[in-house]
Amino acid sequence: MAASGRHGAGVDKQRVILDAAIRVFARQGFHSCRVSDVADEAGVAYGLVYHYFSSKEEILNTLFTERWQLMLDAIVEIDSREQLTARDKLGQVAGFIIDSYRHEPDLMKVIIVEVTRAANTFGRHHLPKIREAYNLIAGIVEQARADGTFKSDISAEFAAMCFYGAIEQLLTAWIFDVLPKSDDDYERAKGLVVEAICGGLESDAVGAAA
Amino acid sequence: MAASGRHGAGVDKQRVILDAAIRVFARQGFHSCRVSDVADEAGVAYGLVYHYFSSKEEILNTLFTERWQLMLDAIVEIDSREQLTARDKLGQVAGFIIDSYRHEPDLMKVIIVEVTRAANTFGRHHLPKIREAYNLIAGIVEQARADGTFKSDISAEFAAMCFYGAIEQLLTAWIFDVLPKSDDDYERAKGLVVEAICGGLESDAVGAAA
Amino acid sequence: MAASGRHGAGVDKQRVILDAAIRVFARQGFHSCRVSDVADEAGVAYGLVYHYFSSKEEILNTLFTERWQLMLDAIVEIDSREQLTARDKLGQVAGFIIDSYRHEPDLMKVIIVEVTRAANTFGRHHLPKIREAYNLIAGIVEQARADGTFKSDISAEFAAMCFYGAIEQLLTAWIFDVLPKSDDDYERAKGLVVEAICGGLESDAVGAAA
Amino acid sequence: MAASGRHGAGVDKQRVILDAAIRVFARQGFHSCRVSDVADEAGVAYGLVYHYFSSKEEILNTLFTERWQLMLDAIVEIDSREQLTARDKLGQVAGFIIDSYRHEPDLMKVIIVEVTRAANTFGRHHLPKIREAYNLIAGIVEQARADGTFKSDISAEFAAMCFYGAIEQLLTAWIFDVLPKSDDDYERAKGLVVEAICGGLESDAVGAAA
DNA sequence: GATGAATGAGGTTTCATTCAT
DNA sequence: TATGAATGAAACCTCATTCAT
Repeated sequence: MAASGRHGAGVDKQRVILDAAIRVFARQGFHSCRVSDVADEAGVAYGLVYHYFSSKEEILNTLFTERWQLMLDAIVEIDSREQLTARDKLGQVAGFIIDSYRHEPDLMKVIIVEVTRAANTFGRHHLPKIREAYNLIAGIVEQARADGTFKSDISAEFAAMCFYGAIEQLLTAWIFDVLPKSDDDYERAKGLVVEAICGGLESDAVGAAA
Repeated sequence: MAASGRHGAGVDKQRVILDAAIRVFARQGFHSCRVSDVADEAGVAYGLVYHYFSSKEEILNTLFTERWQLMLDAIVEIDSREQLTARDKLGQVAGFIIDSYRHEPDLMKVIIVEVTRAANTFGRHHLPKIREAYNLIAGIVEQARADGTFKSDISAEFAAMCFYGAIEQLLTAWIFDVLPKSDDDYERAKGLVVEAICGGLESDAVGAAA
Repeated sequence: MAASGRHGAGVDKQRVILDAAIRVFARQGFHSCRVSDVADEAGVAYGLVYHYFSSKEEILNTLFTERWQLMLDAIVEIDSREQLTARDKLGQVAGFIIDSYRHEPDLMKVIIVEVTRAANTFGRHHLPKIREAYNLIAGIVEQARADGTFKSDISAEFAAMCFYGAIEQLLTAWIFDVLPKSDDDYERAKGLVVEAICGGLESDAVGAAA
Repeated sequence: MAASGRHGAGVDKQRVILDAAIRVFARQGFHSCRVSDVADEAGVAYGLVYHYFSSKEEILNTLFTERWQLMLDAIVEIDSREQLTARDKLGQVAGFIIDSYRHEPDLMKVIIVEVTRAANTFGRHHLPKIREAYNLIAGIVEQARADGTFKSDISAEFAAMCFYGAIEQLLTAWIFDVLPKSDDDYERAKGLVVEAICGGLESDAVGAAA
């Protein structure tokens, strides 16, 4: 029943370390911070970090894996709602990701900046997991191509890239203060990103004529 | 007539170092490589790197600045062709970037992976220059919104993010072998990315009906 | 009862490093030695030096500050003995400094050669602390000028320089084997330096006649 | 007739470099400056320094040797004036050294700070030359001891140390702005340093009584 | 004489990781 | 569990010196 450890009221030190790592990685960057910075932020001894994690990188891996799986599960769940159109499904996916950033901006910043956008270094290891997301999105598109609602000349994989790329860029823009981020901006963005990618930037008249 | 430097046949060592750095950074990543790796690859002595560059980071900065400016210039030039529609202009921009990757994949990999997608660390310093690109693209969109060809409910800045994000994700997918990259793929991508973003993923029937 | 640290028999590694540094600095000079020389001499790992000191210079600073303060305290104490004449006080000061050299020649060599006689570089930082010594000595002289035992045409500050300069030169001469250094030499020097500075080099007949 | 080189008006580059070195060594310290700093200050190319001097250290050696010999010659000359008393001779020596500092403070700063007060490192090499000065001064004292004007219980070598130490400390105090340095201060110092060392700090009444 | 590009050894410092208690 | 002292492998950068022109 208790959280963990042998005391009922014991704080879960592993969790404390992970949460501290989120703040430190977001603030200083994974490379530029020391393990001792994380330990200090967590208020635990230096060596305890190594009691729970085999390396600094494993902390990052844990943060990523934990969170990314939530997203994959969410996408799977969204995709399973049969009554939804592809556009609606993509809208839900966009909404989930944007809400994730709203509620845990530090964690999402770490995941995006240090993992998904850093595929060259650590990200490389997570590429398979990252691809799963691409594939799930592609799956949604594929169905829409099959039922004729999405253009067939744009492959599902290609479409998934455009969609995911747009969203990640959006988050990146928020992370680095390139776009405004009021509650309203977040809410509006959910609809607009889908409108932009599914409906296109061109106004309907033009689109229809083309 | 002479190439450069004080010898008629003299090679420009600074250029040699920069080109070596492109290969090394692309192969090992900026962080994971040592300055001596660059020197070795260039076939010059260790210290010569520091004769031309004040630090390892300055090499990266130089590579980025050089190349990014070419892109900014290209976008400005494309935008100045008055007879082109916004979709055509965006198509040219996408084409320029995709061709850049085709012809210099290592350099573009370095720029994207180590700078634009790493805004947290080095990229931070280049954010203003990166933003210039966003703004130029937004400028193209803005005109189309003004003349009614682009939807007015999607702001130009937001649209620019979607467009740029889609292209960068495309390149990232190529860089990490997530999407196929034959000559044909590159050529087709030029048109498709614009079709996806401007025309939307939805087939015209759906779009018109919406 | 325990020596220090967490083990009953534990050696204080910081002290071990400081003592090793004294020997290495004295032998090779601060500039010409490497941090690894100090670590080797102390029998500890390279990095442990940086666990206790932020830089090589901080080791020197610590050695100086520790020791110099002892001297300042001693001078203050000597000056407080009201029954002593100025000459006696200066004699005690000279005695303290000479004994310091006798008992810890390496440490005093380091302090003199690398700090007080190197005011241009590191010493600069310690100038205020060095000046304190000058001022304390000047204070002793000042009292003697006030009560008429010391000449009033020689300012206390000027006199302090002559006195301190003579002693430091004496130590320097010992350090570089310019003067002999038997136990007898040390003991005699204590009286002679005061005799030379307070009483003058000239024999009393001449002094009285002048 | 011309200074040097093949042009009548040719500047002596070696001299230019030496003079530049004086300024740079005085300003930055011998250790903390680079050979290129000297070349820049002299307005000559990097490599030219090595055309005239075999190493950075040789520049310092040259500066020291040149100047120190002038002093040795001066002391010899002063000592040869048979009509002078020991006190007068020492006064002339003090005057020569103090004037040297007045007229060429940078050069004297370099010699004192980087050579005579740094005997551990470079100075070591010049110790024999430095000792010559001690010995010449000791010679003056020795004569005075022989004729009874100087106390016999203070050895000439010991006395020379006190005298030289006092003067060098005086110069050091000026160098590091510990004592005031108006024209008046310099002039007065010439007499006072001799009065202090030869006559003693104690007022005549005390001295005579002792 | 004059230039400055080229060399490369070496030192300081950092920090992830281990381990004794 | 928990601590933090101890380890030691890198890596960046400096800069005296050389040398081709």
